[in-house]
Amino acid sequence: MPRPSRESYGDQKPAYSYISLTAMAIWSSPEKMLPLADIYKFIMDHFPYYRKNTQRWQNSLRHNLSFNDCFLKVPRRPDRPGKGAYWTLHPNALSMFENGSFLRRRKRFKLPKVDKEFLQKTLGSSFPSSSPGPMTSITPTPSSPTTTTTPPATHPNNGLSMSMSPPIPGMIPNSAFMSSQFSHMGGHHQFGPIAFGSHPMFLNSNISDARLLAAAAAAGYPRDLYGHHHAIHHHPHPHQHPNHLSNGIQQGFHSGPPPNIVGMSPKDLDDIREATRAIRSLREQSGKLHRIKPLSELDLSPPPHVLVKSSHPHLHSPPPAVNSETMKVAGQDVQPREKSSSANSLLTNQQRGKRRGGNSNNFSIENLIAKDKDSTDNKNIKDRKAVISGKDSSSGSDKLNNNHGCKNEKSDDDEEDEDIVMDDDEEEEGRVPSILSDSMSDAATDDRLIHLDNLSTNENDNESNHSHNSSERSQSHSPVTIPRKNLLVSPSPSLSSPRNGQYNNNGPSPGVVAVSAGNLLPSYPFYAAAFLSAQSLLYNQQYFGNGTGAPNPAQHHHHHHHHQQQLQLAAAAAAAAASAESGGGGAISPSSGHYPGHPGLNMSNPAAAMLFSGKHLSGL
DNA sequence: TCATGTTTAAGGCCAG
DNA sequence: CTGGCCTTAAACATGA
Ligand SMILES: [Mg+2]
Repeated sequence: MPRPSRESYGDQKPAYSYISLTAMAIWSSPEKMLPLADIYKFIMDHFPYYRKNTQRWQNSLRHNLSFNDCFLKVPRRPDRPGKGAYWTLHPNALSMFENGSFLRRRKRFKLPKVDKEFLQKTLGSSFPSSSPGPMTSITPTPSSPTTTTTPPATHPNNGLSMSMSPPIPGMIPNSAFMSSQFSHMGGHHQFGPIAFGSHPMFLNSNISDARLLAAAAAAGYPRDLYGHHHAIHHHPHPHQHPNHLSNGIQQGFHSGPPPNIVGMSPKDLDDIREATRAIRSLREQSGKLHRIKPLSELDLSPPPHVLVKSSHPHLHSPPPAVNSETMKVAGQDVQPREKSSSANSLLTNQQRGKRRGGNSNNFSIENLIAKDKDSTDNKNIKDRKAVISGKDSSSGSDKLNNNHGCKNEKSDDDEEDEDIVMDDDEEEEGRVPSILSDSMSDAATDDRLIHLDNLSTNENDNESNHSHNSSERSQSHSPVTIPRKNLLVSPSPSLSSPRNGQYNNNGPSPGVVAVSAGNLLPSYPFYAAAFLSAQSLLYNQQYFGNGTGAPNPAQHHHHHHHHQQQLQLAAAAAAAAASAESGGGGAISPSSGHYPGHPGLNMSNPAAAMLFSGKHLSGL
């Protein structure tokens, strides 16, 4: 059995919360998304502790996936049938790991005034600019050749404003150092007649991609894709009619030539390609803004996905026993759950804040884990004794307060709007801690990409309402709440849940979370990005696109309906991804390791991978 | 029946 | 003491 070593926790319970473990697994995967079973596997492979009592922790893990908004479910690509869906991280959740460690969530940091002033000066007036601001300068994406990226607004239906928002330029001011909590400042949904351009969600983002993609998907693109035939997944629902789904969204069927594998006509494909080009240029530009470090500073350790596969060197022999917890764990108990496992438990918030890692050059999970372990070891030892000796204290995992869970991101964040994501301090490796350390632009860029707005559909959304005693805090300002459940559902006043803030009057619902295209990092999996942004747009349109500016009445659909929509979106996203893969700009080719938009960049080269991944991935 | 998801409850800790 | 977080337990639902 594995024994604890610098690199591993052996049988001891690792100091990571389920959220951390899951994020690690997801983020270290090649596509930044994994099916449930693979998440399990990752955890078990890396942490022997979890090879036991699987039912127990897996149940918890599943709970976390569903419950926390930072985890998003992305349906499988039609061309890759399989068991469940893929799970990925909400783009905004990435910032939680900025400090390079999954150990604990950074504590809430308030932007020190000093920094604030600095920002003011540096960014000038634009800093707090609440309004959408300039963004005017359009920078036609270079990459898109003649075929201009500004596609003809051809798309049917969407009353989407066709103006392409500038890729990067104008955005900096606004969200540069602002966390998502600020982004809403620009205003509230004033959707006019479907003027998505004005929707806060797209305030600073380049919606061209999502717009087209979503338009395509919403229009019922791959229309007959899943109907009876189609090998893909069968789908025996005789009753379901493939075409019945577009709820009100225009059915832009292009009947024409036989659908290709993805069920699209040539025209459809052209449109998708167009969208793809836009997406590509967006990504390229985003990528350029990333801080590029000299190779010399990079570590050549293999990329995560490689490591993951490797055997686990560090698991070896037995441990020091101890584990009082182990024993306890075995005995299931309900309440006083096992003992703490330690590790976690022993960190104080302070320590948590200290995690560092910044852009560590160690682009490997093993290294990360080792680092984290080091940081907590000492402490644990001591505490462990205490624990053993008598008290138990921690529960389950104890104290990890990590919380990356963006559950309903609300309250916490705001509080004052001043918090931003930075870590407090400390740096090891001499690096300056916060994002401020990097060049302004970098930081700005990164931050922007990560944070941007979440769509906060007005505070009236589901959850907030029922504030009950406790939850009342939902803030007045900072409407940055991501609707827990999809926008289709109405906020019926149900009142259930109390203390856990677990409300949900939506009934069984497909957790659709708003995701702004602008939040999708260049390194974000293309397919997932396409799907999420399209889905978000689609729901948004369904909810607000009535021209009145007011939300549409809730629509409750049979879950089958939702399922069909998912399939459509998945197909559209897959088509875009496929196009991107072949045309350039999008996903990394699994086979060649090349990133289409970056010819010279071969992702199989760890340094390249690191480079391209950008600092947000520094952790992993 | 098993795997995958969703949710509601409830107990423990910790910072404030 | 309390609100926010993290775990666990469990009831349920759905599809393979
Ligand atoms: Mg979720």
